[in-house]
Amino acid sequence: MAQNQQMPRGRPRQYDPDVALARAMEVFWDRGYAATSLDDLGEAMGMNRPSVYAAFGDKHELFVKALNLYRETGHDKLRRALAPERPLLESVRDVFSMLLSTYLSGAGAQRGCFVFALATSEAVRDPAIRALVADAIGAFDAAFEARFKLARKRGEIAPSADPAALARLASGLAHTLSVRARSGEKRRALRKVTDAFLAVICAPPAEALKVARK
Amino acid sequence: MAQNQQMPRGRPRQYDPDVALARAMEVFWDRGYAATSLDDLGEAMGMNRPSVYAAFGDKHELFVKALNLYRETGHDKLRRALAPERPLLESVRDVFSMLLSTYLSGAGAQRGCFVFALATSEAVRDPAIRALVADAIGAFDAAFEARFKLARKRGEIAPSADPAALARLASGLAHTLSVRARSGEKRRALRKVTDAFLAVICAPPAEALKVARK
DNA sequence: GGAATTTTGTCCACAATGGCACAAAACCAA
DNA sequence: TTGGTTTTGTGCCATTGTGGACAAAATTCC
Repeated sequence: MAQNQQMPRGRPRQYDPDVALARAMEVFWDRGYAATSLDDLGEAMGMNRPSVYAAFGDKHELFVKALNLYRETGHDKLRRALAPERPLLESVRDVFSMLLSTYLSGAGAQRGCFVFALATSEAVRDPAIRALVADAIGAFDAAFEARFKLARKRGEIAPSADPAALARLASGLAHTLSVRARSGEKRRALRKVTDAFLAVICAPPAEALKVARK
Repeated sequence: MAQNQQMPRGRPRQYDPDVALARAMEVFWDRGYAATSLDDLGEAMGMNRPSVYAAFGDKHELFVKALNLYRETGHDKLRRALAPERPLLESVRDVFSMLLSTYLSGAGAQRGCFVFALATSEAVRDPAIRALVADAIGAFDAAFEARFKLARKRGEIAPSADPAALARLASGLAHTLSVRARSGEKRRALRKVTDAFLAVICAPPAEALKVARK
């Protein structure tokens, strides 16, 4: 059997580090940092505590790693959806359709966004997490702003539109969806919120007037 | 010395229940539910644990009471700011100016909104809290929607404007401000976000076109 | 002044948690 | 087969957290 890499010397691991980290992320996502115990994590990850500790460091380090995993996968999805070759409306619709699925996912109740809803809670007392959260929010803003700049150049939106302002509206939609999802609002209600925002955000130039009315 | 009410029989309290509850709210606001210990609470409230327990019940009950205190004071402020006799633009500006001060307040770092940022974290695993959070969010939506309906009737906004959609944008602004404040964004940046939203939300009918552009 | 009543503060029990030591187990290489 | 290496799993410990018992203290009512 071909090995990607030289099989390491000692006893082989019984867990897949990527899977284990993804599981840890799920648990933190449900319960928050402080309310999650190492036993909870170990159980979900299929590892016992010393293994967790050896593989990912202490609880705080593990949380940071889970947060980074979420950030990276989220950012990848965002970039793919906003790819310049796709039409603006389709792109933006896709982004929020994906976000909605993510925010509503979870075995128990709806979880919202790991970064916007949970990491922000820790951010106040933890500078390292705060920096990561601020960076994630900034990346979201920047990705949208870049796409709206392109859209303006292409005439997908009015020439006088302000890409930075539109990007803030788009990020704001993500934030409000996260808050509302976590409070238990149903998909139908969240769709209405999305529609209200998208009517403003993605108004084609010819219909600029309708925007403020419809 | 005149007593408002017949002095109760036993040993008099050494704390003011209202003050103590407000202090508890502050501590929860900073640290979140799980990360706050009864010792933290007792110290901040100037009471020892048995007194806390006797006065407010267990930790969960105390959190619910703090949450309700926040909800009520917040809702009072909102209603006063949105009073029908005041002009729309002034009202809405006031609301978000007040919210900003609240979200940026706190001895240490910026705390965002107790309901939108913290209680939502607990909401997933706690149906009682979830119901309170959902109610608070709904009250916010409803207050704005009522005011926008009135504004439409009065011609403060376009006759074809959708009060429900505008209310969702307004609530969305509150949510995004909370998320961003907690992540450490500076007042200046938060003002920019507010401006981007308000240009859309409070566009007077004559300037409906500018809205989507400016 | 004395009894009744309520709060206060010290102290305690019990469980859960985070973190780690240490030996057994499972594998590779020689 | 033997030795080296890494993971696993049991078990332990110090700390912290929640919740409460109980006697002392402070006040009103009689």
